[in-house]
Amino acid sequence: MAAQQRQVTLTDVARAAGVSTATASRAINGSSRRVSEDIAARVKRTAEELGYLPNLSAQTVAKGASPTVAVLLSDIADPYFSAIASGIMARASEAALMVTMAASERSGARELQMLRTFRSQHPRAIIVAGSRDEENAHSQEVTAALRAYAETGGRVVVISQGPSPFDLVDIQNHDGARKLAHALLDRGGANFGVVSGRVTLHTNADRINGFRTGLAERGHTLADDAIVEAEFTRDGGYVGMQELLARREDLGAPLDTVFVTSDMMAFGAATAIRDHGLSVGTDISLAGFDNVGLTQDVTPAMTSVEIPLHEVGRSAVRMALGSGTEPVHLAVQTHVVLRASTPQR
Amino acid sequence: MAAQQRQVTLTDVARAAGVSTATASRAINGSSRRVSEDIAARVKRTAEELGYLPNLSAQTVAKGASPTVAVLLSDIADPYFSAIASGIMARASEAALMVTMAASERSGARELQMLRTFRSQHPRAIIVAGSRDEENAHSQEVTAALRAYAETGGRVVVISQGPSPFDLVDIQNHDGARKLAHALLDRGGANFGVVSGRVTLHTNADRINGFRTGLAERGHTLADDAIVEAEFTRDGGYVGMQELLARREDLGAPLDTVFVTSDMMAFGAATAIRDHGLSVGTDISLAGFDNVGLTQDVTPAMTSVEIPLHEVGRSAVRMALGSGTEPVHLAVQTHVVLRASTPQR
DNA sequence: AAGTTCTAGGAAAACGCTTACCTTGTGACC
DNA sequence: GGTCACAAGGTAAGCGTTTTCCTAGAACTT
Repeated sequence: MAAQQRQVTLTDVARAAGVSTATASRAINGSSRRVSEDIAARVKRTAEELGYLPNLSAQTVAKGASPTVAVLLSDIADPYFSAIASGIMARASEAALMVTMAASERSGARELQMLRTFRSQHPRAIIVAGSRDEENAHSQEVTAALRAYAETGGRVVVISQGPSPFDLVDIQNHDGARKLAHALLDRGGANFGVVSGRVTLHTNADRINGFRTGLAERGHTLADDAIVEAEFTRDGGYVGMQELLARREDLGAPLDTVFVTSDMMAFGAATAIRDHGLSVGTDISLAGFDNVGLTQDVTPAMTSVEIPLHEVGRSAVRMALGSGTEPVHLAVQTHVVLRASTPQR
Repeated sequence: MAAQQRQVTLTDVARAAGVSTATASRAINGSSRRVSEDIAARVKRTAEELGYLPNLSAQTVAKGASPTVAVLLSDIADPYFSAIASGIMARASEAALMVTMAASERSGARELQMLRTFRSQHPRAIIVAGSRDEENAHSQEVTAALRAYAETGGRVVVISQGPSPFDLVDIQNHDGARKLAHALLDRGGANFGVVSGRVTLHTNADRINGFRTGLAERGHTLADDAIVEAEFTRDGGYVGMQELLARREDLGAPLDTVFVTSDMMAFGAATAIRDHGLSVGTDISLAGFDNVGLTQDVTPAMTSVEIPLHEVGRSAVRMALGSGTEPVHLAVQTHVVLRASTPQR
């Protein structure tokens, strides 16, 4: 490997072009001040020849803010978050912003830690994706950290969690679940069960409540013991469904339709149903939430509630770029996509 | 919103604690030089009280390198990449490194652009995930940019693409596909077809060649017109399979087993088979590659070749942290996971 | 032609940190 | 008791930028 080379600095370019660093800076990296055509051209050419690349950190120190948005999410391997991340990265790239990302793995302590690191970076904005968890011991401190960041001039955009003192991309979980309930009733569902991730997560609570509301509007009820709580993962869905099937006999009427609060869980739940010797659709109708790409590829294709996740990510960046002083709340509509897993019965 | 506040700097802390900035720096952010217990404690306490957070950019400028790894990948919404990213982020977090990430969306021009931005950042390492595409017009320039970066002291880690002048996490695609061929022969497959993403992508080429090699080792051949090339996406899999089914009659013998070069494509392919009125498993055995989480949840569960993607991501960071001068190549083994989509026939 | 306003370049301070170098005080050694 | 080594603090230079002044000349006014 070749001997280590020093990076080309603006000073090098300036000297080579025979101008001051001030002029070089203005010519290359832009400024309100203008530079005469010929000099600017000469400087740019010299920069090109020398292979100059601006030092982002130095720029950040000098300017006081870096062209970066920081993204905090629970788990990038989850398609829900990776779809959002994809939108964020796409929009950020258009706005010439870098993206730095970290996963909290749903640990409050880690969340706090990453937020500290983010703040050290002085990003233009911090985007927090992932439902606030009421049981999270660090929830207070997280909010405090975000507020402190906002007070030093940063923007905070939160994706998907109830009322918020910050900019908010508000996914209509409640309404989506409510509409899903109507749709399932229309398909002849009569006895409902729910498999949910931990209800201390607002997202899950909203979806359950919305579902219950939807049923209630048509005079149906959801028994408390027809709701099973499990891990908010594919495997959690499997286990939760097993539990629900075990409780099945004890329930007053035979269960015919199950709402699982996320697609990933629903995929696990479907496998549990089959492992139990039953058939998805025929024996038990099954619906998920999020409408991730694979809902249409599983068999039977899974009914779900679509959230335009990519667009949610893009919107978050758009809001991060905003400059208003009042927090903006953007409601993102969701809608039901009926598929074979919930046939007419 | 409160009036904008100035951030607390090291100078503030030093003054408040009654020491010089040199001492404060040594006490808080560590150094080879030691500081007496009591002073260190006082400084730390003061920093805590004032809510001091180090300015990462300033540190980077002063030290010449930032505690960051930059990750360039094709598309974060693809589970293949998000699994890798997840491993990268986990390992990076352990090593107290930030992660900045960008998606090329498979455009060479964009790839080059992001690489420039990355270089501006002076990260400790750049990790490139995603197969090199031979048709990529910018391929040369990309390599040149990476080399230039390496020459200024950065480390480059490449995930999954043949021989490389850089550190390499070498996923054994060829070998995995070869073993898959054996396994499918053992299950009684006799007439094979392949649906692949563009073969100009090394990954696809390796998988096809490995599969062909595996067949050849048992005296079977793969006809050229039994290979269909399509987009390297779920929808590409659907379209590619349609095409293969259309060609089916023209093929000498009745197709009984199809290898699709990625799971995502295979999911699409399965739907195409069903839409064509055939059944996956019974009529046509189907196998994918990557073993993404959902292979076990589709029906029938999909045979695939496992790549420990999370571990791949972790390894990439581990190598990025290395300091050797010679490029390291790490071979990552793959192995076949047989499921119901390829029953004994 | 004298005065005024622009214009475009340069010098140097500033951003927040690290670190090479200097200084002083302490204890070890003989 | 004098020399030395060393430890632990401070001073100030430096990292690569941007930006605030300053200045000299050009281009207008009248």
